[in-house]
Amino acid sequence: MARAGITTERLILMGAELADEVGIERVTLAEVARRFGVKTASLYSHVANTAALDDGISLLALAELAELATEATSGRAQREALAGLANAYRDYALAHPGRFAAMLRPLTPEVAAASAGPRHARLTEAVLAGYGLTPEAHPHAVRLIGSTVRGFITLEAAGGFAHSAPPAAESWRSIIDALDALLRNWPAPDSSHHGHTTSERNHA
Amino acid sequence: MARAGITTERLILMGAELADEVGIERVTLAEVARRFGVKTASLYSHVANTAALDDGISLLALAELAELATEATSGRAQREALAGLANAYRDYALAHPGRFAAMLRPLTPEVAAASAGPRHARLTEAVLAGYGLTPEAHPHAVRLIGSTVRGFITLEAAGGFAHSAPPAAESWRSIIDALDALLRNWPAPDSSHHGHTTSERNHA
DNA sequence: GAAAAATCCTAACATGTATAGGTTTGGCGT
DNA sequence: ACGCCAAACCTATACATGTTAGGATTTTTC
Repeated sequence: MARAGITTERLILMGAELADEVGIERVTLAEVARRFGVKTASLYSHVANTAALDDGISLLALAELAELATEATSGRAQREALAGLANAYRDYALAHPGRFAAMLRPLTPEVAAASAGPRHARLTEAVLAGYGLTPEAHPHAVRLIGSTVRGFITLEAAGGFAHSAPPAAESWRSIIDALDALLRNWPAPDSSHHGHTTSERNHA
Repeated sequence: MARAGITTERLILMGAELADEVGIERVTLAEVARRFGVKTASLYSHVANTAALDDGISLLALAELAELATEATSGRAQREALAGLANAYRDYALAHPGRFAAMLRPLTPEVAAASAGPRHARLTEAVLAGYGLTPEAHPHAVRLIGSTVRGFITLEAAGGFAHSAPPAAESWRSIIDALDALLRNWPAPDSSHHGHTTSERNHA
C-alpha cells in the first residue's frame, strides 16, 4: 500500500480547504483522514489534536491575509490605503470563509504566547499613519477600523445583509468613505456628557 | 422517582445559563440533561435536537436584548440614543457572553423564516432617525453602526484588546463619540475614486 | 378510577476524539 | 546491496455526544 505522504503542512492545508468548503466548525480529523485515504488515528503523528489543527488553520490564514494586506497597502496612503486594507480583508473572507472564520477564533493560549502577536493591529497602524491623528486618538481609531471591518465581514458572512437592499458591496464602499471622512476629521474628546443615561452608569 | 419538571422553556433557559458559563460551543444536550438530573434521551420530548436548542437560546437572547435596547433608547436622540443602544449591546454581551455568542450565529433556515426578522436593524433605524440622514445614506449608516458594535464586542470577547493599552472601555466611549460625529456629518457620495487599486477591481 | 397523554427510561447505533501498541515502509549508513 | 531504524500508518479500544425506537411510569383528564 503506497503511503499518503502526509506532513503537518499538508494536513493543515487540507483542513483549511475543508474549512472553506463546509465551515470551520465541521472540520474534523475524521474527515481530513478520509480525504487522505487514511485512518483517523494516523493523523496524530502529525498534529497533537483537533485544537492544534484549528490553530494551524488559524495561523495559516493569519499569514496569508497579512501578506495580502501588506501588498494592498504598500505605497498607498489615506483612503487608498484604508480601502486596500479593508478590501484585502473582505476579499479574503469571501474567497476563504472557513480560513477567515478560523482566524477569528482565539488561539490556544500556548500557541498564542508563542506566535507573532497582533500583526493586524500593526498593519492598521501603518494605514492610519497617513491621517495624522493625535497620539490619544490613534489606538481608538485602530480599534474602530478593526471592529468595523470585522463586524461587517462577519455580518455579511452570516447573511445579515442578504434579505434587504441595498447590496452589501454598496454599503461596503459607502462605509469606507465614511471611515475615511471620519479619520480625516476625528472629533476632539468630548467631556460634555458624563454618564447621564442609565446604561452609561457602568461605563464611568 | 420525582420528575424533573422540564419544559421547553426551562430547558432553553438552562442551555442559556450553561452557555454563559462555558461558551455556546460547549452547550450540549448531555450536559443540560446532567444538570436536570435526567438522561439525555429524555430531552427529546422537549426539543427536536441540538440545533433547536441553539435556536432557542438565540431567540431568547434576541428577545432579551431587544427589550433592553428598546428601553435604553426610548425618549432619547442622537448621541444619547446611540450610546444607549450601543451600551445595551455591550453590557448584555459582557453579562451574557454565551447568549450573545448564540445570537450571532445564523438561525436554522426554517426558524429564521418563521421568526420576527431583523429586529436589530429596526432599532438602529430608530436611533438614526434623529440624525437626519439622506435616504441613500440611511441603510449604509445602519449597517455601519451594526458592524462596528458587533465587531468591537466580539473582538473584546475574543481578548483582542486584552494585551494592549488603553482599556477597551475607553476606546468604546471614544468610538461612540466618533460614530456620533460621523452621523452628524455623513460624507456625500464621493465619485472621485473609480477602482484605481488592484483590490478594488473586484468591487466595481 | 380508568383512559390518555406526557414524561422519563433503557437499549442500540452512528460519529468523533484520543491513546496504546503493533506492523510496514522508505531512507540511510556501511 | 542489505539490514537497521525511525517515521508513517494500522488495529483495537475507550469514551463522549447525538439521535432514534420502543417501553415503563407518572400525571392529567374525563
